[in-house]
Order: sequence, then C-alpha cells, then structure tokens
Amino acid sequence: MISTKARYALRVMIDLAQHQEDAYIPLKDISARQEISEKYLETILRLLVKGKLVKGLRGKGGGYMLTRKPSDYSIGEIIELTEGPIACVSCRLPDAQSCPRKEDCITLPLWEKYDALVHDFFFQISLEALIEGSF
Amino acid sequence: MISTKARYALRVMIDLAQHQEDAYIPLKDISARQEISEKYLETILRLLVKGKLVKGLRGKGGGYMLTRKPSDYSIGEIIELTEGPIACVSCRLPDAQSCPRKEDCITLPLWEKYDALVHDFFFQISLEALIEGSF
DNA sequence: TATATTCCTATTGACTTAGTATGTAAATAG
DNA sequence: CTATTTACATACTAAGTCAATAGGAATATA
Repeated sequence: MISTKARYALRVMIDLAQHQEDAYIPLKDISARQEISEKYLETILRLLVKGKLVKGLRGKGGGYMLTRKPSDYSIGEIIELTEGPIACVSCRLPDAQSCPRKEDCITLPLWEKYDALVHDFFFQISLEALIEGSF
Repeated sequence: MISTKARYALRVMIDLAQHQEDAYIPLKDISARQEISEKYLETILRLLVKGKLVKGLRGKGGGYMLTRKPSDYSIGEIIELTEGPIACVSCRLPDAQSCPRKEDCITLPLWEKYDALVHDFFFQISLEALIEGSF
C-alpha cells in the first residue's frame, strides 16, 4: 500500500504547483490548506528538500518552492523518494540478497511483470498531468 | 508489498497443482518441497481451506487437495484470500469511512486507476497460466 | 488403541508507521 | 543588533502489522 507519507507528499507537491508564484510558500499555509499537522508535514518536506524536488528558504518570507516545472516531475519519483523503491516483493528490492530458488522460481516472472507494470504507470504520469486529470 | 503469506500461498497452490493425483497431499510433503516451516504453512493452509480453495482431510492418508482445476483459479483470488482486499490506499478499502475530501481530491482518480490496473492484472491470470508461464 | 494427520487458539519478537516533542540555525524587519 | 519568523535536525513514542512458533484438540485410518 502507498503510505500516508507518500500520499501527503503528493498533496504537498500539488499544493505547491497550484500556488506557484515568485514567493516561497510557508509550511503553515500548506498545513492549513491540506489539513495536515505542521509537525508531520515538516518531516515530509525535509525529504522533498533532501531529494531536491523542492527548495526551502528559512526566515521571514521563507518557505518552500518547486525546483522544476510541474510537467518535469513524475508521480513515481515523488512516491519513491518518500517511501523508498517500489517493489512488490522483497526479493525484488535493490538491496535484496540473491534468492537460492531464483533459477526455477515459478512466481518470479509474475513479480517482474507486475513491478514493470506498476513502475511504468507511476513514472509515465507527470505531476502536471495528475493536476490536469489528463492521464 | 505482497506479503510473505500470499507468496507462500501461491507456492502452495502451485505445489498442489503440480502434484495433483487422486491422493491427498500431506502438509509435510509441501513443507519439505517448498522449504517452508510446517507450522507456518499450517496457518496458510487453514486460510486456503476456509476460503474453499483447497480441501483438507485429517488422519492417516489425509492431507490437502485442490477443489478445482488449476485453470479455474485466478492469482488475484489467492492473494486476496490470504492478505485481504487489494487496495493501494486505505481510503479505497471496502470498509473505509467516506473521506470528506473525496469530492475534490485530485489524487483519488490516480488511485482508482491504479487499483483497476492491479486488479485486472492479477485476476486475469490463472494458476494454470502462471505454471505454464503463458501470461 | 496407536499413529498420522489436519484443525484451533494464543503468543512472541521484530519491525514499520504515523505522529509528536524539543531544540538549533538562518534570514528578514525594525 | 535584537526580535521574530521560518526552515532544519534529532530523538522519541504508541500503535499496529507481520512472520513465525507453541501447545494442544479433533479426526481418520489401520
């Protein structure tokens, strides 16, 4: 399941995209609009800043701002940044140890195909498309 | 992520399909072939029996047996039986309370489309197809 | 009656998740 | 240069989930 953190992150990105101007947008505003606690949003925005999806500025007049155009973000990267790599089974995670059954595992091709499907779905949709509803 | 329980359940179903004869197959055999502890397999097989995907017989000569032909099982029903309904976000679970943001939630269509994709994928593949590799 | 087998209830330990508390650093305004 | 506003950082907690085990009861066959 997509975690709350990733879902909130998406809403934050949408919020920032929809209030894009020259000014930085303070966390307080996002929190008020999205009805998510400031404290929890902080942890999410820290991830987004660390991953360079948004930039933050401190002090008066500070806040957050997108680093790219909404059309240049994929939904997939936002999800992966906040909750780690998308993989349907543990043996397909990047850091998984090689499975001894790998060679004749009947289910492996199923998981591979599923992962590809999911990956394609999320990485082919842009933040802009999500907002426009054109996907 | 697909849980271990569901993955094991799939392997059990495959094992039963591959050793289909007139006789019941004891858990011990499945455990040995699949290298999964008997105790843990018990809990999984109990679910499968409860869901009528397999039938069990106690006592000497007992064991487990499929109730249908492998072509009459979908992968989706095996997964859903063992780990509950497939839904990518909590607000789309069958017993979820109606979300107040539902009407103008920009992300909802995304989750709906994703759920449909995943559902179709798993429910359109049969156990037989999985074993044959024809999916 | 002895044995093999499934069925049932409860429990454990490790891990993850959502969310909070408390404090530090930096930018601007006056 | 001081106060205020804001982001940044670390640590913690409580609840829940997951994988796995323990110990026994029921049932079928020989």
